[in-house]
Amino acid sequence: MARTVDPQRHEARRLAIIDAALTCFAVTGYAGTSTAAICRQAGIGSGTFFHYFPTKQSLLLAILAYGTDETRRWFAARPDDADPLSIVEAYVAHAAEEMSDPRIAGFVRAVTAVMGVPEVETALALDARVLQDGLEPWVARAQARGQVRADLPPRDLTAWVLVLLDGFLGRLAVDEAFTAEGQRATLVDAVRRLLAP
Amino acid sequence: MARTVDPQRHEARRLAIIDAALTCFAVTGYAGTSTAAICRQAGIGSGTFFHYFPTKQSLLLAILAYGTDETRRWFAARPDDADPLSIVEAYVAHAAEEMSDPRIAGFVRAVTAVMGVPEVETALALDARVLQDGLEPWVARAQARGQVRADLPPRDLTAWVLVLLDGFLGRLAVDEAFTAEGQRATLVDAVRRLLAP
DNA sequence: CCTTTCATGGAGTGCGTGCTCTAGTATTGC
DNA sequence: GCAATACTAGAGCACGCACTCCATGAAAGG
Repeated sequence: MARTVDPQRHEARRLAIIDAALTCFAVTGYAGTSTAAICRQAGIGSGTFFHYFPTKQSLLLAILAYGTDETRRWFAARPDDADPLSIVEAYVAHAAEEMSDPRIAGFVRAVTAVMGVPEVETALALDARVLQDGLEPWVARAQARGQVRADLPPRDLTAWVLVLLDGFLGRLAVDEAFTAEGQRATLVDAVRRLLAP
Repeated sequence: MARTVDPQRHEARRLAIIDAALTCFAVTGYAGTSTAAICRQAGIGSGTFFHYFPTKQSLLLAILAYGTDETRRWFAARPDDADPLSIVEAYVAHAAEEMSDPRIAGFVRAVTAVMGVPEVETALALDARVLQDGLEPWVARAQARGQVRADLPPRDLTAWVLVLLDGFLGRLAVDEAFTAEGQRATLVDAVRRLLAP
């Protein structure tokens, strides 16, 4: 008998489709992108598409899960004894760098507006949770060391750092003169001002 | 012959449809909302809908134009000799208050993700422009008086105030514990920290 | 009264969509 | 080489959508 085809090849194809979808979603949004458009972008037939992903929605969820995992990995890689405030600032800089890729920025913007679909909403909530849970301990430690203000709980301070990141992303989309490269330094400065004791 | 119908009644109907659409768009997004759903919400038939708006897109543009006008009016109503920094902070507080209405928040989120449609993008760009042009003079005056930092041009400082507002809106959507009422004061404080000399 | 115009609902239409089916081709194990 | 399975393409399908058409009602001149 024959058998389980090369899993590497399988995974590579999956990633190629994900990559094509990312490009399409970033430009025309989730609902505005047809599976046919993704197939065209990826250079495959629709049969192939649905061989790798049972539905269009499952593809979106796969991308979201990928991003969530990446966030998890980023925080898992931080050494426990690092300087807390540096980690917070490093994450902000890291996120800003990712947003330099307009595909990422466009995708995030497109996806956070897929509303009323429970599976997507829980995936987004999970992503937000992982981010909050990854960042908050460092904020708390920084607070314990007196590096950041103490008039708000770590939970709120963390949320406000994410406010800056969310807003940064939004401005990139709507303001031509506002570029990730040009404003990255100001972003880190803004975080410092926000957290300063 | 008969005649030009009562324009008041006409306008009222239009506003009722706009109101229904706002509700629907806020919950399920633009693409996720069918004209049938808007008709159901407004309690009208589809014939009536297309009697008032030629297309679904034109309805969206009408809502956007309405919001842009409101922003224009808000700034037009500020007296020229007012304290500049107070005006900036007042606008921030005003915007935060509007976002207390979850329909507004949801609508804005839904609409900024309608991508790849030129008419919508230009309408959004106009809205952003009106906001920037309304706010920037006050920031500039505040800077001239030494009320705000001078290491960045007024244009950038204004953009960063809008970053905070955009981010505030985004957090409201994704973070259950982050409420407009609870965080409004922190928002104004964040603006002060951002602009402080 | 009658006539003209706007207002309204809802059945109907054509099209684009996500997805399925099937038939053919590569790739694997023996 | 052969059989069995995975992979691939694309024609086709059912459905939901934005939008149209038409019949009817209501209000305002004359």
